[in-house]
Amino acid sequence: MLLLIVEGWAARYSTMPDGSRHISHFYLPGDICDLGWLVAPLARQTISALTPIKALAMDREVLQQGMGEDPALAHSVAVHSLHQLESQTEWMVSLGRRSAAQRLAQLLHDLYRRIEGKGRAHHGACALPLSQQHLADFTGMSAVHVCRTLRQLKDLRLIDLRRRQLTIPDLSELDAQTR
Amino acid sequence: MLLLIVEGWAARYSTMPDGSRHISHFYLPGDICDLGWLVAPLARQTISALTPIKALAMDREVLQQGMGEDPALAHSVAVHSLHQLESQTEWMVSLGRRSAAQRLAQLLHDLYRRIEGKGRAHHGACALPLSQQHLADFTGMSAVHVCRTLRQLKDLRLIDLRRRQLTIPDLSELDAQTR
DNA sequence: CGAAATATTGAGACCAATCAAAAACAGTGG
DNA sequence: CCACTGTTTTTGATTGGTCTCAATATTTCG
Repeated sequence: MLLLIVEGWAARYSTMPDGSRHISHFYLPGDICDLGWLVAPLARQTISALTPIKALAMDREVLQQGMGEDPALAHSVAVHSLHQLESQTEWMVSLGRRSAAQRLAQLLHDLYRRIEGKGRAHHGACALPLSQQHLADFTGMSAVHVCRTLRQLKDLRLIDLRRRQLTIPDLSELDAQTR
Repeated sequence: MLLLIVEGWAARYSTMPDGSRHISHFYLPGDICDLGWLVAPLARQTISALTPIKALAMDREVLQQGMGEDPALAHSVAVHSLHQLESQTEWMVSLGRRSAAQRLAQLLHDLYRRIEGKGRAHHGACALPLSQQHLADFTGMSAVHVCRTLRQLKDLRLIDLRRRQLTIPDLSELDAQTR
């Protein structure tokens, strides 16, 4: 079953043998979770809601069949996947070669841009329903180090993050931190 | 221009401001490099040959147009991209949460399986035209640490790697190391 | 054979993990 | 409104994995 998220957040993650987690994708309202299941019906990863969720369900096999018949659908799935590949590639680079502070700045920047694109940000501020543990599980850090690194970014006035509210005074300045 | 590699290896990588690199994909004979250019014509990453290369060139715009007209083509691009997404996701997890030894074991295992799939491996052995620096640039390690970690794997008789020749006595045992 | 690239080894430094405890916060029922 | 509970955040101290630097050995190749 594929879901089109209408309201709320979800995450796709792997659980390691020692119990720790790695989140590989956050799903926001408007996102479809998860097209990967079209080709890998035996999911190796878990998707679970981070907040209460409203979503529209689609039958996997219907979409699978449609992709074989409707050129426009197959085309849009292809374009969508290629874009996501580009974005994931960028994250492979970050996880491999960038510092903790850069990864955290990049994640907050990315998320803000996605939220903004959905019209849910105003005046540099938006709701961010993630705990520091969630940020850690995506960026490959410990929750403790996320806390410390977040403090650096706050002290530099690059971000403000309190009570699940993210404010970014200057988006381009935060972006500059990620390089 | 897209290339279908006939002979030789290539890599797609990013260069960081400090001059270090991160390789996000290795291209083997039979691979197409790079479909990502269909949607992101302004490449942010570089692709370069690791060995002398023989390849077939395709015009990007021809394929782009074909994808809009030929359902089968769009479909196969979609399926191919979705599979690659799954594989990249697995690498995000590794770069974020697995140890250097696990990542190295995983890379060698992955590469061996791909080479084997192309009929270029025999009796657990295959040619691997990569330097330790290349392995380091993919796994997010330093070349020095690749050397030390490779030694561990060799001492455990999980692999043998000399003169660009990789031998894996027991594939499943190596795979077990990656978890 | 000589030169360049690659691999190996050792010592020391550093970033980030872990452990542990306290403080702040959010949600619950009285 | 408050006490109670569980979760999340913050802080400090310590440990550990991996990096960097530097020197030497080995391999590759013209």
